[in-house]
Amino acid sequence: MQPRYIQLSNNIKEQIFSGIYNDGDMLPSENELSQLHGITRVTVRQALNELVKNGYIEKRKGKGSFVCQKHKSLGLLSFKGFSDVLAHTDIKVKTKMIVKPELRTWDDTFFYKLSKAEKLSGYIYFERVRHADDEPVMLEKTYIPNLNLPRFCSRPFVQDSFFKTLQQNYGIEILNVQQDIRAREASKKMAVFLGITPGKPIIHMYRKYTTNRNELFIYGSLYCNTEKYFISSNFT
Amino acid sequence: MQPRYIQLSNNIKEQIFSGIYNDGDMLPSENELSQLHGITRVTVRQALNELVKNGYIEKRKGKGSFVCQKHKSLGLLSFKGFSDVLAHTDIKVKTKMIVKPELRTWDDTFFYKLSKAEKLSGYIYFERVRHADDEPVMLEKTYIPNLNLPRFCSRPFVQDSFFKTLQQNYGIEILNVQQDIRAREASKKMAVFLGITPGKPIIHMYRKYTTNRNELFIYGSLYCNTEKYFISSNFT
DNA sequence: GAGTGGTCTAGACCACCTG
DNA sequence: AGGTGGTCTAGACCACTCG
Repeated sequence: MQPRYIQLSNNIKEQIFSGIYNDGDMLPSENELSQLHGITRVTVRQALNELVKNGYIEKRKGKGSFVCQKHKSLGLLSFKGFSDVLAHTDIKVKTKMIVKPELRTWDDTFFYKLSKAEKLSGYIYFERVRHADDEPVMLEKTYIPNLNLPRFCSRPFVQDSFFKTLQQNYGIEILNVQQDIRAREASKKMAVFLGITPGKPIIHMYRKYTTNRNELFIYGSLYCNTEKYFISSNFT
Repeated sequence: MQPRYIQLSNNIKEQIFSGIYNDGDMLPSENELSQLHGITRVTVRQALNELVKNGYIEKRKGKGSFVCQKHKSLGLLSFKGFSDVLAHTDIKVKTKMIVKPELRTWDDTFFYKLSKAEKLSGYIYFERVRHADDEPVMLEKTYIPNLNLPRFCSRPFVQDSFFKTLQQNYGIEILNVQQDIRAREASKKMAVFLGITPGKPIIHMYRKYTTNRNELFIYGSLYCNTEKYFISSNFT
């Protein structure tokens, strides 16, 4: 049995996912929520604070609590043109699946250390290319140990988002990301994918995501073309 | 007048800074703190949660609250500075001040947009090179708008750490970091500083730190040699 | 002035940890 | 068994926002 504030927090989270509350909408006030669910306002506040912490809502004193869909999403990188490092211009980002999710077995060389359970389970692999204003900017390889993720390969992604799929279909949240970054020269293969000259500098990063599910980590390997765009990220 | 939970939180924070509580020490229990300060346990918990959020302490159910100044795996490392990022490895990190803190006036080209107040104030500039196992790996340029930071240029850093200096001497905490990253070829000057061949890939990143002081941002420009070391960061 | 979130009190019971 | 943090109740007053 989960504590009531977690229940309420999940409850509201689902309502946000399902579209009952949209970006910018105001939630019922804390007093209303406490009456609705028959719990104290203190507990309601605890639930709302969870949502704030995870970036689902935003509170404004004297006004209310508002849904902010843009959650300070961990792991999501955005791109910015050099000319406007400062301004938040709208670059259109598209994602193209290059290799659809499929089950594979680990080979001996992997960039992070794996547990026995992970090694035995094999992994779900997929590969995507991101485009910013129709230019390829990033190749992302994802590795998910195949631990209790039924139908992952056969079902489509939720709103084309890997993280939303994890959240909504499996209740998996990303808690933490370890990131190991280096600059390197583009290999011929990467140069083709990213539309640049071989030997030019690209960014290569390894990532290890910690999840709320015990023993489940997700791994990524990302190659970025930064000739025209910065990779931008926000840490809070 | 600040709320009591902030007062208590600051109070404990100072005790950690001043060495009354050291890394790993247990704080008085919540009941003791509430009696000591004549406030409710709810309020004490609120204060402690602030400290947890900012990575000063760690709570263990059934045991107590413990000081963790050396944030092990706990978040926010990415903007705690280079030495913290690598703190849990065996790599020895040294920092060398290349240009000591000095007052400068902005020129026209700066990578982030500045407010009028920032432009008028000028900035404190300093430049450091980081070494990992005696090899240069990063050149960091720091720009701080000169807004009410008395004696910054004349006083030495606290424990050689810029961020600790901000916290302890000025009560400034970093709330958020925006990071804009690209890979590029090393210029001749950078190649010399970083001990590599000109033209080899290096990482260049711009950073904008948001602080708890209204209108105060801190800016950085970092050049990294990643031939032998990854840049590692953890974020939560 | 009515509604909102922010702070705070004075209790209570629970699960967890240790001696 | 006794102490610790985790959860929760049923109230209260405040500062802020908006009509």
